[in-house]
Amino acid sequence: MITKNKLNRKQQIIEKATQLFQKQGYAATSMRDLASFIGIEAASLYSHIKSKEEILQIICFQLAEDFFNSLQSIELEHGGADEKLQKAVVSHVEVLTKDPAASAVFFSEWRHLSEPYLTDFLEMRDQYEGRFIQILIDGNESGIFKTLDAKFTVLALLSSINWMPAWYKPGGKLSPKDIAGNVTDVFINGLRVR
Amino acid sequence: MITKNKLNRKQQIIEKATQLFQKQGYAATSMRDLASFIGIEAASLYSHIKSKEEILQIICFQLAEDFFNSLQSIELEHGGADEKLQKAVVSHVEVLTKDPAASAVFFSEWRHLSEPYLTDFLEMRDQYEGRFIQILIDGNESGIFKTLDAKFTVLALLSSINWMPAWYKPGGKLSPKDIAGNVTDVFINGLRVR
DNA sequence: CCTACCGATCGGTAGG
DNA sequence: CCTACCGATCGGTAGG
Repeated sequence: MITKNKLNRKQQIIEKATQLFQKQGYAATSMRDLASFIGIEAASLYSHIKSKEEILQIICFQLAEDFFNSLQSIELEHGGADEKLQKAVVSHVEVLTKDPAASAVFFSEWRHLSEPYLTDFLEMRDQYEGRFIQILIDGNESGIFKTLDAKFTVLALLSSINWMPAWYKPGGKLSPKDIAGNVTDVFINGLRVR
Repeated sequence: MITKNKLNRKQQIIEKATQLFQKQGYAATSMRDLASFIGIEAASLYSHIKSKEEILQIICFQLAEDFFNSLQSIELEHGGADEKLQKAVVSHVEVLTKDPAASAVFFSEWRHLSEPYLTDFLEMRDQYEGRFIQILIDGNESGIFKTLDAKFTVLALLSSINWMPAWYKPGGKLSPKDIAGNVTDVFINGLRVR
């Protein structure tokens, strides 16, 4: 079936592009690089995609959707802010580690999106961060946490996790749950022995 | 004096380049962009610098030196691992906030360095991280900390701080000391009230 | 999916 | 520091 092959090819283009964008950056990756990596001519790419930027858009917005979906289920659950934070981080890390290359592109190449995609992207990011901030504020109000600056703390928390795709190896000794466990334990309980 | 003007111009080129590299990325910034931003022709840049990459090298290695120097003094001091960590983070944040644009370039554009600079750069980074890891290990051995995985924790710690230049505004409400205080307090004592 | 090709732009040099 | 220019490469299109 032509349609199916086309879909597979498109998927393949996006996957290879993701790898190259991660390794070399979006701007430094040429369509000829990508094409030769796949084994076709550069011009042939345009039978499957509209433009170079469309590839970046697909990578970024697909992952944004994954992040949002992973939060959705948690927020309906009951439990203290510490539990909620723990679960939110686990979900976040699970999305992150499912496709580390795509995550790396997501976090460091989004600025090459043109308008209106760029604005949309930043709005989604703010919304997502806002949900984490709300968890910390709730924890503060219920007396579980002592956050001085919820936004600052969330940015520090997410940054420490989001850097992971840069070095995470899928076959490593740490599972997503281990990673999330380590990170949230440090953030919630701290390093100090008591 | 010709020499002095030349030095100033070179400094100006590096500063403007730093801004553009941060905003658009190294690969997406052309020498013509840079030149017109300064108010000269692209060809004239080459009276002051050898190549586009030389600018990146200067930015990256200058900052690497600053980071190393800032650690130097601390390691000689006495005090517990918690104190040492606190001080190391303050120094780190001070370097970071002294030139946020250069820091942002340092952390996200180094991969465009060619060999042998790339290898040198990564070795320096590993050494620097190694010193933080040693502080955590010392803290573990002296019973102050309970780090499960010192390397993992250091990467999380540094990542959470290093993301700052992306949003830090020099005139903001938080001073470098405040920032370092917030971060180390979270990492050492955790968010949980006790 | 290919060949052939487009206009634009790239980093950089020669020569003054 | 400029004008003039180089070869290479860019993203993308036409037409089959």
